Order: sequence, then C-alpha cells, then structure tokens
Amino acid sequence: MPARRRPTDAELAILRVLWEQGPSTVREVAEEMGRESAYTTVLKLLQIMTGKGLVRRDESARTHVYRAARSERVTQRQLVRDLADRAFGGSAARLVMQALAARKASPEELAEIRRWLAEQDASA
Amino acid sequence: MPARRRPTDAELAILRVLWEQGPSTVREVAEEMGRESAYTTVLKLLQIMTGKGLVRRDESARTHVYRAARSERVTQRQLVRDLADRAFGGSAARLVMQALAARKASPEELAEIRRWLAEQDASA
DNA sequence: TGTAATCTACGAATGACTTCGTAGATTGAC
DNA sequence: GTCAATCTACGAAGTCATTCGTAGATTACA
Repeated sequence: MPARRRPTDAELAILRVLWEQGPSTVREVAEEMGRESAYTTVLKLLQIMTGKGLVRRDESARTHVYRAARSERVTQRQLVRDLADRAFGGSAARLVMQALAARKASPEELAEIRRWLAEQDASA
Repeated sequence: MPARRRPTDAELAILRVLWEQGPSTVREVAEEMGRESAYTTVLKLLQIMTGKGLVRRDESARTHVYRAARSERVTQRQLVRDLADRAFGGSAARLVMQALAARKASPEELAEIRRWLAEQDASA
C-alpha cells in the first residue's frame, strides 16, 4: 500500500497544464511551459508521473497523450489537507484565516465564501 | 540574493516544536518529537536550519538554545501563499474554499471565520 | 528511397533532504 | 582526578527530485 505522497513542484506544474489544456502530448505540455524546461525533461517527468499514477497515458498512437489521473479539485484538497496537517495542527479553519490574511480576496471572492458559509449553516 | 525557500517537512516539524515550547535545547526538541528521530538527527537539522536562517542559536552556554527565527503566523502565511501560487493560480480565495471543503470546521471555527469576514466588510 | 524531423526510453549527473554514527570536548558525580 | 554522561561538529550514506543528453525507432516527405 503505497503512502500517498503529494506531487512535487515540477509535477504540480505539469498537472496544472494538463488540467487547463486537457489531455496533451509531451510537446503540448512542453510548449505551454515555455523555454524553462527542455522537451526531454518534461517527457521524463511524465514518465515518472505515469509510474506514480499521477497521470495516465494513452499509447494507442506513437505520440502518447497524457491526462491527469486526479481532478484538480481532488488534488487541491489533498494539498490543503497536507498543509493543514503539517503546519496548522490539522485545523483547516486556522489555515483559512491565514489564507484570508495572506492574500486580499476580491469582493466577489469574499461574497462567494460567504455564500458557502451560509450553505453550511443551512445544511447544519 | 537567496531565494526564500519554504521549510522542508523535517524542518517544519522542528519549527512546530519551537513555536509551541518556545526556545529549546536540542534535547528538548528531540524528546518532544518522540523516538522518531535520533538525537543527532535533530541536532544536524537545527545546525542546517541555523545556516539557513530558519532558527537562531544562543551559544552562551555549552548547551545551545534554539528559537524560531520567524513567527508561526508569518511562516504559515508564507506557506499558504506558496501553496496558493503553486496550486491555485495565486488565488487565496479558491484555496480557502477547498480548505473549507477538505476539513469540516467546528462551529466555533466557522463563527470565527464569519467574524473575520464581517470585519473585512466593516473596514471596506 | 533516403534524409530530416520527431518520438520514446533510458542513463547519468547534480543537488537537496534526511538519517545516523563517530569523534572530540566539556561537564558533573563520585 | 577519573569516569560516565552529555554536548557539538562533522562526515558519509541513502533516497528522492530534477535536469538533460544520447540512442534508437518511427514517420514524413522531397
């Protein structure tokens, strides 16, 4: 039973491209990431990520197509939970308050958060 | 120009002890961390962290006393900001909503968040 | 067909992180 | 003073993350 490890920085950068663009070839991912990383670096990372189960690979054509194995939402939650555990004693609420303090949210975002809280109230 | 790197997992575990206990010796930190890590492992980590500026060391006595260089709050904000950048496109608000979804907050915590949001309203 | 372009696979180098053992100095108890 | 306990410093090993080059196969096309 492999312990679920969080994606590394480089892996997360690739996942973000896959979430935004949908299933992509190595070239498409590499192009999107700019000249920062060589083509074969992206390829190698995707191969490793395939082994880890972070992405799935369609090999039906010679040029393989990769897609994220987990949704952005699920991965984000995992990362948040992980950070809450490591730095906030497991308390998501304390994390939330630091997040609100760390970056000013737009009025629209604040409104959305209030809406969410109101829903919690209603269902409680 | 040293790029500010986030503390590693092991470093964060030590910082949490220092935040909770206040300035501590290697032994005090090691005891608190249980039998998980050998004494010299904690010592080595603290020496590395001193070099990185993550902790400060009082060497006036033979047994050195370490304290966190940055407050828990400041470090937490840095970590939140970092995660928002890496996984949420820089949006703290989206991070907040995933955090609220990832872990059920207690009614007290929810109330505190609401209070915070109300204050934002008042000052806007 | 032959040549250039493109693809995957893989090895290897580098650096960071984590661990712990050993060595040597200092302290405290007797 | 001697011996055991305790401390710091440091080396070294093992793992993982990241990078990119090279090799070899396949495709496109002139």
